[in-house]
Amino acid sequence: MNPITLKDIAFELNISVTTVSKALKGYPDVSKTTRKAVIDLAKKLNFSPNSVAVNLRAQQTKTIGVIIPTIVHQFFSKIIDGIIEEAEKQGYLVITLQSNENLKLETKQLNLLMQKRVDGILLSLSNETQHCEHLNVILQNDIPIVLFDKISKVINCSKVKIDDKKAAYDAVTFLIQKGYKRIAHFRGSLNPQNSIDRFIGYKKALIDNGIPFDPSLVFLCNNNDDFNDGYANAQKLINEKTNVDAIFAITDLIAVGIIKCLNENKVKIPEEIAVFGFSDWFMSSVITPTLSSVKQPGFEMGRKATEILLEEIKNTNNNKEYSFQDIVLPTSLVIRNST
Amino acid sequence: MNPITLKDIAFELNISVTTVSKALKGYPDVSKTTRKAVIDLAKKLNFSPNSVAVNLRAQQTKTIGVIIPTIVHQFFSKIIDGIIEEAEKQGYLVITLQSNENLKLETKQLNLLMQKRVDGILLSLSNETQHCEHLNVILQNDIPIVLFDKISKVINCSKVKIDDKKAAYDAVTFLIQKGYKRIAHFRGSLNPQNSIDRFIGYKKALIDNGIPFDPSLVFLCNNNDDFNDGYANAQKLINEKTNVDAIFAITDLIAVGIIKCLNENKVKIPEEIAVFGFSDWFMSSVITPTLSSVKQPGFEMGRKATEILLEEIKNTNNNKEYSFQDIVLPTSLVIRNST
DNA sequence: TTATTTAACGAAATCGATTTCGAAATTAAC
DNA sequence: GTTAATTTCGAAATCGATTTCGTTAAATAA
Repeated sequence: MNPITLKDIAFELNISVTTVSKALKGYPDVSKTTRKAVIDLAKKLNFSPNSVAVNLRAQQTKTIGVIIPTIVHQFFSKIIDGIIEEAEKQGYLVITLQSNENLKLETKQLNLLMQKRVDGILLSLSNETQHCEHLNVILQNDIPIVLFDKISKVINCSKVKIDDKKAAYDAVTFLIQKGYKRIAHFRGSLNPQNSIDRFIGYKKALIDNGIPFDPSLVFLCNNNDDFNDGYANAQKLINEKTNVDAIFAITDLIAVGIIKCLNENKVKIPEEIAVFGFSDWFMSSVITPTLSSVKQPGFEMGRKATEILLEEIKNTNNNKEYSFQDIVLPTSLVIRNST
Repeated sequence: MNPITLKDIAFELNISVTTVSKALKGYPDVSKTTRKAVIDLAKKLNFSPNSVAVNLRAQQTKTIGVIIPTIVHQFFSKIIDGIIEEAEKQGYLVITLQSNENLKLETKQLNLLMQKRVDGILLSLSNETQHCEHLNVILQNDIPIVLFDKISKVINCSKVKIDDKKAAYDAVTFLIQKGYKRIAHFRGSLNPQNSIDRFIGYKKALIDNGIPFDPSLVFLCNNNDDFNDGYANAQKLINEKTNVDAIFAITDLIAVGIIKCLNENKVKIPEEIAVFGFSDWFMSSVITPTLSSVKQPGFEMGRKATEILLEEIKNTNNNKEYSFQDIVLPTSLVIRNST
């Protein structure tokens, strides 16, 4: 038995499809008697309107698309959590795609979502993404798009992010106030904005506190979320005997790699070298020593980005003018035993 | 400018919509000249068929739905990763929803997906779910459904899972062979099948090796993935002075809670008490001591479940008969320093 | 030259729900 | 008793792509 349609109900009650539709949608020009008959039968048959047909008519899909670099990542999965919750609350469903930090794939996924006619798109750029020409198609087609976390300044759209510069600045300032003087930075890949901003924040904190910036204390981790990258660079740092007394890492995963390496080399944390992470993953609260980190509001970021996107979708439908929003969510320092 | 339609192209070339559609779909009754004109213009205008209209006509959405208890969970996010990859490879998109381990919400999400007319559903049951009446609607409407990980035996549909009994049996047998004799089990909530099966595997391994089962060594963790539950129960265990020399935990999160507690109480791992986890989360490889665990193939589970689902979707479309599959994916033991 | 293919196109129906517009039928007003 | 207002309903168009079926014109066969 195929799904029930208006036609089935109309046939059963010997009335027109029009009247059935009107009865269900509460139009006033339906008599109480027919209305009741329709509603009762619809309930009995467990009728629910074919959303594909509704979507075609209404020219909207009540669906939004999300593209993130990778879903197996605590921060991003928290964001997805927030997105799904807010979207569902407003009657939207969420299609999730991954870019695997790959521009070509990101472009492909964007096109997929466009073809699927999603009502709006949430996007966190891949690390590989430098230009944003692939977003022009979306903007030209008037599909609202909101960037979150890994944003680009050159695109004219709403954004939800944290202040990476300030967060890094705060973390490094904390280290300095604790008395650490030779603070290394394990930075992320050169391209993405948050890598850059955290690096700038690190540098500024040093200079503002009268500590000269030493480029030899900056270690490059090509993959921002690769434990091994942190581990290998930590080994390099130890071998170089740089007299470093603290490390500010671009992410918790890098920081955990560092801790692992220091532990194995019997370097005492935080007595000999302190470590500061970024993102406050759960694991940071259980490793030894527990890791100080910058807390980022993942769930709230997803929720807020969705809220803005849905607002823009509604405005687009009503042909209303709206101005793009630039939301900066607060971060905080979580101090644990590694500092 | 609204999206390009067949009508636009037809108007521009002064031909019928029919011919445009045929030209693009490679029908033979279109002259080479018109075909080229249509294809060229379509490319120029960046035409892509309105998928909502196509879906309405084809009576399918090329979309599948997934319901998991929670997405902020390393194992489930790996599963989602596998699902998205396999689905996309076959031209399907994925809508993800969460049940928050709540039967009522699970039911709601199932209905949402039905109303959205997804072509099939992947489901991992919530811990609260005991009966499966809420799945009847899906089965009655001939929507293929595949259960994965947290399955129920009473539903007649394909399933992809691991052999929890065997995995637990293997882990506990390993502990016994290592010489541990008083092995406690931190079990999960009473309801879900995997909780039960892991408990049974634990018990069977003891008995098969001539160790009497002692109910007082079974500790109940109401939330299978709550670190604090592991921590609190470990404290209880220490206070009770049970002479336990090893603990088999239902999940890595519980195990990590145990380790944290033992560490704080200066109980040496594994000398005084060994700990064995389940799921092999990344964090298990970085805590101190590193945690032995059962490795579950999350990505492969998601991929395989999707593969089966899409096969069933195709068979349903062709009115073919098919028999449900029951896939058991292999697990393995990852031995680290906690045992 | 006439009959028969073949090539090339388009009208119309379909998928299912919605909504405008007009037409009956009934009631109220005068 | 006639006109005006109100109820109640349904035909038809719409959203956009697809596909069946029929039609015309040209090409080939007889």
